Amino acid sequence: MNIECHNIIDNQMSVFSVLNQEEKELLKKNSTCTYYKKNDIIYKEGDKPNGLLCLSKGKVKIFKEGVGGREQIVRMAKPVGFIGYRALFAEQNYLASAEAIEDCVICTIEKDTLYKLLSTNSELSFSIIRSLASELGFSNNRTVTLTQKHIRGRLAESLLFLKDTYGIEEDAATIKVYLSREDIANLSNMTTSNAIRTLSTFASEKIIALDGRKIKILDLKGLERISELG
Amino acid sequence: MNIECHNIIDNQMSVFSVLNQEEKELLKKNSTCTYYKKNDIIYKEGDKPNGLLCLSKGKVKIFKEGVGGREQIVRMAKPVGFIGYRALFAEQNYLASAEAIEDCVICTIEKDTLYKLLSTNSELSFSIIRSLASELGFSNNRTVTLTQKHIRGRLAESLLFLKDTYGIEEDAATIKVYLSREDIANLSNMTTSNAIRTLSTFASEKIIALDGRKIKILDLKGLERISELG
DNA sequence: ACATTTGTATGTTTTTTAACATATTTTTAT
DNA sequence: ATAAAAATATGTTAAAAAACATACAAATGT
Repeated sequence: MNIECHNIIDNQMSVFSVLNQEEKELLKKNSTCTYYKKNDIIYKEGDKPNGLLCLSKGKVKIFKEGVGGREQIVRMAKPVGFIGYRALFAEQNYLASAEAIEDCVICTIEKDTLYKLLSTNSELSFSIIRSLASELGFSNNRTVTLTQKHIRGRLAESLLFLKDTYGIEEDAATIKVYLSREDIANLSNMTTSNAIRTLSTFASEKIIALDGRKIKILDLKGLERISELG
Repeated sequence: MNIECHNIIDNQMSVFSVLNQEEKELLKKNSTCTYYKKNDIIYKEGDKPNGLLCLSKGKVKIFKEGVGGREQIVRMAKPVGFIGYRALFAEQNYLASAEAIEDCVICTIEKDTLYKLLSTNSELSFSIIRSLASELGFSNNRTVTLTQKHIRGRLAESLLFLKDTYGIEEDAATIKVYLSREDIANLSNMTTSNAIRTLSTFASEKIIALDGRKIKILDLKGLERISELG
């Protein structure tokens, strides 16, 4: 069944908290649940969106293919968050692809139902407007930092971003996400070699500690300083 | 008087075309007109937005200060288009600054009035959602091209962007905007020196022709090829 | 009209980063 | 269990772009 969907819709933290019981029921009736394995493609650049995807469990990377197929990660999604909403609302095909970096549960909210709710519930529209505007600010910010900061600054910023997005484990240091060096590179606009090299340098400077894909932040202040200086 | 504001609100092309006569009247009563000279700052990073700004006449650059004060132009506005709406809708202070690159007329729509209309008119909300989603797509695209394309590709893309945004003059070649080399550099993520140098190279290759700040596109296909190759 | 500032142009040097090469380790598939 | 593939690591070289230097032209203010 689609209990996962129900959980999301009833979640106090979700944008759906502004809906009344009747509206929530309508939403639940028109939602379906899909399961994805790690490394599964959820949608591809060029696909047509057919609903609002809500990530209930797992982690997802959103990326674009650039010059010569080089990948740039533009966003990382976590539960409970939406994916694929930009293309849906812009009434365009997807301009980016989404891939599960962990096993995922995704709840698809049927497009027409969503639009019906949007037309009657202005609070919901406000929430969407606010989210889009926030993400646009984030995107503009990234444009500047990815183009202007040097490698160390970009990597430091990415590590801080991952920490802020996914949080840290009980040891109060290990970032709660396990990415390949290649993914870290694609997030930070650098080659895999340079991601590996710069991570090693950070480790040798005792700013972070590496254990396979686990990254422990040892010197948060130091990392913030490197990120700010660029 | 604020006739300029009235013109915008009545404009068939504006998002306000979905409003009825009564709503338009309300809007007109709560709008004010401001005049800016070339190089005037319209708002600065950190300022608090107090309404929706609509550019009625003139051209505006929206830019962010990056590492070491280095400027990155994130958007160019033309009439009839909004500026400063991202921060307004995100309920944040401005994350970018806006500067008139020509004499401008700007119509300010009072915040509370706008929100009142948004709460009663879902069509207007849809329009805003659609615009924000489109611009987010544009911003993500720029992130990738500005980071991945080489200097020639970035400059070519910027010239095409300026052509698409502001159009061309009667000669069917001259881009209808006059920017300093520094602005072109700040749009294309390169130093002023490199913008000047690369423009010269394009001119020597007969892809463009330069006459002061006038830029004529001689070989559109060639420029597109350079932009695509990166 | 002249000095001052600002913008444009171009050559040279240095820094940064990508590209390449190769080795080792880890993971995956059979 | 073992071969193959993928990921990680690190050194070297090449290319790209920034930084710097300098000259000249155009715009601006007095």
